[in-house]
Amino acid sequence: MAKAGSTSRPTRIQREKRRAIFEAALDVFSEKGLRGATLDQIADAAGLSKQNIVYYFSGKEAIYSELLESLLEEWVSPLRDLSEDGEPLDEILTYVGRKMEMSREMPRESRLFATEILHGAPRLGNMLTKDLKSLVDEKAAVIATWMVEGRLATIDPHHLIFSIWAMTQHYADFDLQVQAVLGPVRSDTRFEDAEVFIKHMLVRALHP
Amino acid sequence: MAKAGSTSRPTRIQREKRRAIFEAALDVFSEKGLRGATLDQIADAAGLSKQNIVYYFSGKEAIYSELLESLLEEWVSPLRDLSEDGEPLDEILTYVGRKMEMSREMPRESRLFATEILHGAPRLGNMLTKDLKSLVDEKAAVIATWMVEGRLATIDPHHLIFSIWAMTQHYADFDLQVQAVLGPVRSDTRFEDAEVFIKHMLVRALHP
DNA sequence: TCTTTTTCTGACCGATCGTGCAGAAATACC
DNA sequence: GGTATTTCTGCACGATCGGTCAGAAAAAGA
Repeated sequence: MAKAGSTSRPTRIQREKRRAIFEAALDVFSEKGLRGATLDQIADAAGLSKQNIVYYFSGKEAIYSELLESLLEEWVSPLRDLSEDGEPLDEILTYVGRKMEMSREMPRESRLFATEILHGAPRLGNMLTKDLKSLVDEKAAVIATWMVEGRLATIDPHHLIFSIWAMTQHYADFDLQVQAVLGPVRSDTRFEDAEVFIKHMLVRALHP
Repeated sequence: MAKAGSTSRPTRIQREKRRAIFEAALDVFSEKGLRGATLDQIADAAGLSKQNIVYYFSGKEAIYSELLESLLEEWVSPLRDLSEDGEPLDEILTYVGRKMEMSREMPRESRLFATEILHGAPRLGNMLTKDLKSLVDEKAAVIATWMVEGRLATIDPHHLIFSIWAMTQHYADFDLQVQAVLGPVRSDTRFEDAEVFIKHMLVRALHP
């Protein structure tokens, strides 16, 4: 009779099934959005019945919220790892590399966050104005320090970070458009080409 | 008895009501997406009844499709206006300026296209692989010519265009995140700051 | 093995939504 | 004013979807 989501230690089955539901939900939500996705679609993708889904989560919105929550930490980890101790240009290019890697390897996650923010991010809310703002402010300060030390050209660090987000995530979120425009031939190497391009541009922009 | 959408010349009322529906639909669709939006919401926003909406359009999807269609031409016009006869850097910076203006003045349209492409663009389809690809290829060729003439630094023109799309549209599509990170003070000037930043970066990247 | 707990399913409900349609109301036309 | 056409509404149907619940089935514990 005990609820599946209680505070006690989860059983093996609970861990496996919840993981399967998250995986299926990531598939469906990233493709159709929260409102476009149905519990049946998630259930099908997870190989479970709709009622069984509800047994493990209290509802569709709960799956969506918990999924977002569970992905957040990894999603911002590349920026978190940008270290003030490294060589400035190396650090920034490494950051770009990791963001491009995520666009290539985790496009579903990228689209999930993109859709959420695009539609008002009611479920992130304070995450943006508190945690994310703090992190960006902190790293922007590091970059600003490098600039006053003459180790980088002086540009706006916040907008630098925004432009890196924009350019790298573009290749995940709008991959369909990128492929359509590049055509079948060139789209094979689109991620490598994009990474080279972005890094090249940043090198020229940031060289003191 | 004649259908509202017949081939004959539309009446004044038809023009006004269809325009009102488009305006309302742009509001609702850009905020909630196709599946998240309801006919009632559109009807409310337009000041009409749901049944009256259906009188002017054959259904929800029809409104959405025709709305996208009606916005497409204006949406790509900044790129179309990039002229091979102008000064290379001026042309590109003007293009960036117009794209930023659109992010500032037409965020709903930007979000509408973003959501559509993000979710597979089933309604754009050939528009991307035919019309848009042709346009981008054409302008990329112009830029490439400038580069071989030594009037611009040599970088990949396609990815240059992608990066301009990404950086400029970012400030419309993810404005919520931008404002959250910048905070109330700095977000007042976010569009001007962004435009200065992007142009500055492109000048350094493109200077031969 | 017997009992207890966890896991799963079938049947179903209420709400929402897109849509069709007959006819009323308003407008345009002569 | 009278007729024809356009515009609009009331009513309601069918489908979809999220969620409930009792109880069956399976697993765990004794």
